[in-house]
Amino acid sequence: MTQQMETTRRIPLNRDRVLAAAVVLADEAGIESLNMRRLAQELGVVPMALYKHIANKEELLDGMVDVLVGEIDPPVRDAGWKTAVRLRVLSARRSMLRHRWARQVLESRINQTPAVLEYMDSFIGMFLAGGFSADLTHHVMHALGSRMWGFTQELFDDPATPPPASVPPEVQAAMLREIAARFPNIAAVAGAANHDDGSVVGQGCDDQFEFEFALDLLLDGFERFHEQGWTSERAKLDR
Amino acid sequence: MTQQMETTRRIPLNRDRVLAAAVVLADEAGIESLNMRRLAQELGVVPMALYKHIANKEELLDGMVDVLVGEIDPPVRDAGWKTAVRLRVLSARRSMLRHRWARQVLESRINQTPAVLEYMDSFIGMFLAGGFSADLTHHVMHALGSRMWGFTQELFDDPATPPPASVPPEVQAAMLREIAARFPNIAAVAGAANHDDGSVVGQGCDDQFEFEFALDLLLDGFERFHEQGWTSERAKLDR
DNA sequence: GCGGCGGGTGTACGGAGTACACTCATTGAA
DNA sequence: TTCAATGAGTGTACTCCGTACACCCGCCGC
Repeated sequence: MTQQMETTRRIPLNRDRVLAAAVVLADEAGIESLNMRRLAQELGVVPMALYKHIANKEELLDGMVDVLVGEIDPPVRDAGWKTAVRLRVLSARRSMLRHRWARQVLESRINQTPAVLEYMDSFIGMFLAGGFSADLTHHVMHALGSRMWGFTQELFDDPATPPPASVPPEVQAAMLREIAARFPNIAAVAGAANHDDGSVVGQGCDDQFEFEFALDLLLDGFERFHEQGWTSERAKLDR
Repeated sequence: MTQQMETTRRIPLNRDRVLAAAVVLADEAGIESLNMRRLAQELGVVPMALYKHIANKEELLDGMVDVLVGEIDPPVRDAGWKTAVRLRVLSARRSMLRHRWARQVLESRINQTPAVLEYMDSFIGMFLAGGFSADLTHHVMHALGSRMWGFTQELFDDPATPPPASVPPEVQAAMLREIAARFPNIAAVAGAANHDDGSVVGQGCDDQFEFEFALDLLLDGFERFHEQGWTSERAKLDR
């Protein structure tokens, strides 16, 4: 009886369930709350049980990245390289936005898993299929950098630490004015983003617009180079 | 006597010495070797002594970033925004290359220190002084992203883990051929970088060239926008 | 001379990752 | 039918971190 209860109750762990639980945990509690004990607890299991399915925490993180990469749409067919690249990057971006830990984890990875290499390979394929030389494609990929994953480092943004609720709003305002006075240029461009003033450091600028602004600027640059038959040889001679 | 020896020997610790030692340690042993015990040992002191000079490890890292920012050249005068920005970014890049931990630490920072804000402020100032609108400057700064610090995320590169010396070179070669077969596009663009074949994944492409390629592409784009009086209002209407 | 204070010390705690030896249920071969 | 091998889950314990907290001691102004 007890046996039966147990056998019916216990869905055996496996690598996929571990990864899925890790993703959910990181999504919901933040990547900093993802530790082996907590994850095990979430799965109703003792920490060391996890190690029967993954070698160590690094591999767990690698696996989580693979889950994420799996969510990115494949390249659209018959659309020209520019559209294909653009749409794919924006699809990647949607994945990244669903999983806020993605940027940090992706940047910390040291060895690329096959799934990641697969993504990069097919990404590169879009340029080659569009007639780009391997040479140009190479430099183009470098120029894209992490934008191929749909993210950039946010320099100002990110709620970060919303000032502890204890700080009265008038003091906050005073601090902001103080900052604005010390860093007038920052204040000026921050003000350009949201005319309703107030927040000085980013906050409330349209990240999606920023992202597409830079992406399109890059893609247009790539297009121009492609059309004029740019090669790195020539570029190096021109210097 | 012993007293005298001690007083002459002990140069009292202070925040600057702690930070300097931390920078040296991170430079030489890698950021992952920088921990409070090791740093204290390096300074001939007990770990808790450090906490008399810095509040916690986060603040230590902040301080290290400040040291680094202090190494970046100020903007050149009388040169036009494009040259000024370009030179400054390349100066920043030289700092980053001297301190390999910089990228990781800078990206992990959550609150900007005054020194960092100062740098950003003066950076923004270069565009504004060049006649850029606050609006355009804002988007331009986003587009630059971490390139304002002189780095990008290296997607393939970085020696990472040079395969353990134990693996015989012929096996390595076989593995590379295997990878090249599975990821032909990656192989193609990697091949474009170094025709002497062999290394498939980056390794041996000219990072400095890649960096300047993308930087100039961006700067040219900024210039074009600036000349044609780009505004985000209009851009949003055009979509 | 003395009391306070600031920089250095010692001890110890809690949270992380994980090595290692174990228990126990399942399963395929004898 | 038995029994050994396997593989999943357990328990304990170790190491490495950051750092809280109580302490100690030498200098400096009164």
